[in-house]
Amino acid sequence: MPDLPNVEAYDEVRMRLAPNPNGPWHLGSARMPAVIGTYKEMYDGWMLCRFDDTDPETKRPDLDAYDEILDAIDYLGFEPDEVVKASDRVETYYDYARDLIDEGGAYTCSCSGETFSELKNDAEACPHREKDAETTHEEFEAMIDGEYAAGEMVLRVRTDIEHKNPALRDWVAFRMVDTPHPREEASEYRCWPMLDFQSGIDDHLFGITHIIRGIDLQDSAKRQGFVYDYFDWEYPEVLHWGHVQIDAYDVQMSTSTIKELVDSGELDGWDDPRAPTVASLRRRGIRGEAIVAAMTELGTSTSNVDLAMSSVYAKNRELIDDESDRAFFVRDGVEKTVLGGPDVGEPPIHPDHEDRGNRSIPVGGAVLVEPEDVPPNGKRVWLKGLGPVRHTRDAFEFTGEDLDIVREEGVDVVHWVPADENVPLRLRTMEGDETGHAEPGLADYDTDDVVQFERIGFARVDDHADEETVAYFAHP
RNA sequence: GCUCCGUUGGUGUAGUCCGGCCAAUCAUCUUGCCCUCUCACGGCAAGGACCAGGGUUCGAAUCCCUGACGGAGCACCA
Repeated sequence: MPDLPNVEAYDEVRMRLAPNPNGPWHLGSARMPAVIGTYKEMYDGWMLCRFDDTDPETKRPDLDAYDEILDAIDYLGFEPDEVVKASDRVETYYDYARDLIDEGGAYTCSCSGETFSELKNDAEACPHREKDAETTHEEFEAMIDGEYAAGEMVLRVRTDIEHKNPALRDWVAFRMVDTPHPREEASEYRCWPMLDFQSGIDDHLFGITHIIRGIDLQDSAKRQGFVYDYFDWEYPEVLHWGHVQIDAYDVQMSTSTIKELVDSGELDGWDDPRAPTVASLRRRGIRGEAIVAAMTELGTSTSNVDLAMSSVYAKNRELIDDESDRAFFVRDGVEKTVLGGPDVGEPPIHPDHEDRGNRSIPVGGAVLVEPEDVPPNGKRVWLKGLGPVRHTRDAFEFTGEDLDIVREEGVDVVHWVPADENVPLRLRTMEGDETGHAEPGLADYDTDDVVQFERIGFARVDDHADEETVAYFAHP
């Protein structure tokens, strides 16, 4: 990752994650802790996790999301030095608003949004702009006391009504919200700060030195700059990055879209393998580290980027290949009687580590192989770890030949499982479920263990139910 | 409409500030070969890019202008 700007000017690099707890994280959200957490490590800095939960209505917080997000950060391998919720800090925002009014930096306004918007677009002040501080104080206290309904009164920051960028003209700092906040502790507040005010105040109070945020907040620094000027504060260094899109997913990466699909049952949950979420990758056995590595490689450019899942897979494969045991899983098995040969197949647990020993798979007189692996009649195939067989009518006849037939005669090596003694398994993938049978030893793996199904790919063991074992496919 | 920002191979990225060492880095990807009782891992090789047009200059991916394309903001959302 590129160096952060102007690091020398600060004693310590202090950054913050500012998630909105309105749902579990999609993969795009993971970029924030991945990059900011990595910078924290690079500079031996400090990191705050601040839940920006100041909208009880439109972006209504989901009470479970607070912990789910902290859990996701932990899975990615980072730990915030401090965790706060903006909804616990409302009194602080009120205090700074009062100071701002004293400085002449804010006024209460009862224009409708529409009315004000028209005036603003013409660079014209509304009649409330010249209100004296005393009246503003009275009306702001009335806002705090909940004496107005939503839409009746706001507190605006007095910026520059003729600023050439209309986005910066006298923006709203506080508004009324009728809907109570879902958190018990914050449910009495009706006067809520807007993001630009809340975030601007907090960034200063927590001594944040470097802010990284999305291009959707490109104007925030300039907006907040007016408040910083009134208070004579220094604005932190700020970087903006573009949106991340991820190939390989049909589902749009947005909290609200995923929420709808989960609610309607089209997705089995936030960790459905088809969902572009942190929980989904986690259930598939993909390491948080792999996500972080792929995310940090994207850098922090302001243009929108496409993250290729193959990049995440490549990082993850690097992490797990050496330690993942090998196993056989036969999809849609075709049964073949085996005539002759050993009673037990003994493929290695890991081809690169003889010391880990071999698996022991009983043949039991018949095996299952995948339909595509059944050779034409009269042709041979090598059952991995067991030996060579010739397909004759409906049976596999053991031929006893040497391994050289694989090396020199191009006989294919295929995986197999006993027809009787095996583990029925459902492999959940992004393209849907695959059913089949795994070798008997798979029953001994615990939930969360990751194995490589030879010639198929890596998968995480999810659950051993009575009727079948469930595993989640990670990647080839 | 107003205001910002961006554009290097399929994807991401380095280089752009301080023009030449860039016929452009690294990773991923694709293909071929080698290794291999896996189509994994490993090894080798190949493929593929400076948005366009002008200008400045001995020399431009890098500087200037114009245009195209893409993105963002102008919310009592975050």
